[in-house]
Amino acid sequence: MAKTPVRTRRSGSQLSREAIIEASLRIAARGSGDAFTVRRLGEELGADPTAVYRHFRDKDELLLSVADRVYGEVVESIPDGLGWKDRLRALAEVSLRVGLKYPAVASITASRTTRRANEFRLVELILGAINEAGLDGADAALHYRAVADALLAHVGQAAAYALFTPEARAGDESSWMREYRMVDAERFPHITRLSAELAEVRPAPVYTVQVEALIAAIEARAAAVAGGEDAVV
Amino acid sequence: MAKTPVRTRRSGSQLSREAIIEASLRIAARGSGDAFTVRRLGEELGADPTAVYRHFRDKDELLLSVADRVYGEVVESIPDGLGWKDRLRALAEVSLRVGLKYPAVASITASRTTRRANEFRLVELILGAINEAGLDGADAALHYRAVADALLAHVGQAAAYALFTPEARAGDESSWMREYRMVDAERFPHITRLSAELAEVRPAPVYTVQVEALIAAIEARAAAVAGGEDAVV
DNA sequence: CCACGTAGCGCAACAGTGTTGACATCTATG
DNA sequence: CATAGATGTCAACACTGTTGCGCTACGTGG
Repeated sequence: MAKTPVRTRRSGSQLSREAIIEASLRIAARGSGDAFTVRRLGEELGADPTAVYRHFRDKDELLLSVADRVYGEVVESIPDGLGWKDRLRALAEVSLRVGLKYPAVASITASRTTRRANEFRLVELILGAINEAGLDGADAALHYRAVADALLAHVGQAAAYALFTPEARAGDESSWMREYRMVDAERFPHITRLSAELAEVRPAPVYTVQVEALIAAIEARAAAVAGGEDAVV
Repeated sequence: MAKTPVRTRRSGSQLSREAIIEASLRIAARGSGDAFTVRRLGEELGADPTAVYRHFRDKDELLLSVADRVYGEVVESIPDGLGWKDRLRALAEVSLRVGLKYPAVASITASRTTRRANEFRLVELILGAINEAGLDGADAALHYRAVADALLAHVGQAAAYALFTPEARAGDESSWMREYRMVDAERFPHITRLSAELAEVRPAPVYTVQVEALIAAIEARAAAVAGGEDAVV
């Protein structure tokens, strides 16, 4: 009542799925500052929050659509002309970078399947790399899932971590400095000996270790298959 | 209003952190049926929901305490007398099993650090295995994180998946059967060729591939270090 | 043995979330 | 031009975590 509408109503640019998705991405890109909520989305659009429900059945469908848009940003950032190893490495690097660009989306989508266009492009890309490595059939499907799940999980975890309040994040980080240095040296000799190194581990190398481990596993399996073995792990 | 209290008030057994944690585990073990909410917790305890706040600062602290209890269940299920590889394999298997026993806890805790007693025991266990494999210093810390993050992420993802409503889960599962079989064969040849195999991949072998890949990575790094290389990835 | 201070608990309420149904209004179509 | 359908607004509902206020029963000091 007597609330001046932010946008002169029906002034040309109506709402659309595209506009809503882009507004969602703008909010998600702002990070943990303001959460990705329907009311916040309405504010960003200069419209009533519930107007979104005229274009998406519920927030879940909106989220999957936004996620697929993000997948598009990922797949289009992968350069052409790379060997299968470097293509997987590029995919891993780009996924993490884009995922951290929209943490609110990446953290929720990590354990979902969008079943939309750009997801297909990503699956095709990974399958192509694995096929080029020398795997096919059940082996290819199995190792595709290993790679995809690992990437999604790591990106989702990193995104969720980025969404924490600064206090909670500081608590987690400083724990390696504080609590882990004070443990009983008798019961926890390894922690005691390595407390300094544990505190200094950065996320990027950890990610690299995981990705390289999977690449090596694919290579090893391909060599085994070429050598005559055919028992799937 | 005329709501008969389930428990005669002050009848000997008052609330306690222990009792609240155990009630939380009972609820979490029931799966996606009823969510792990404060009000549901009060109901399970036969007490007012807000009574919980006399024993835990907020739900987050309760959750970390519950998670550490779950960690205890994990670490005590690892048999003694195993070599480092089998110890890591046992840890992976037990983590997933216990995580799926309490999906509501596992899904939220996946990207947290409890900084409590049982977490230390788990860290010490992993560090011990890695040390036995022949890694130390920054290498050990790095590979510890790779293993721990991968396990936590996968268990958390599997738990979150188990928490979905049956409809959403059915949609995800059938997508490999439905949508993925209908994609354009021209644009997505690999998906088309492997759609049957993709639909048949089960989670357990995928997890195995990831775990074995990390074990192999640790072994390879240990061999490289023993051979004279000392550059950390 | 009694008073009292406090810890434990119940109750009502608040702010925030996603979502729905009724109403209004604008657009496009016949 | 009239009407039907799509689109936006508003109020409200059910649910979440959380807090302030009171009451009550316990255990402890005098």
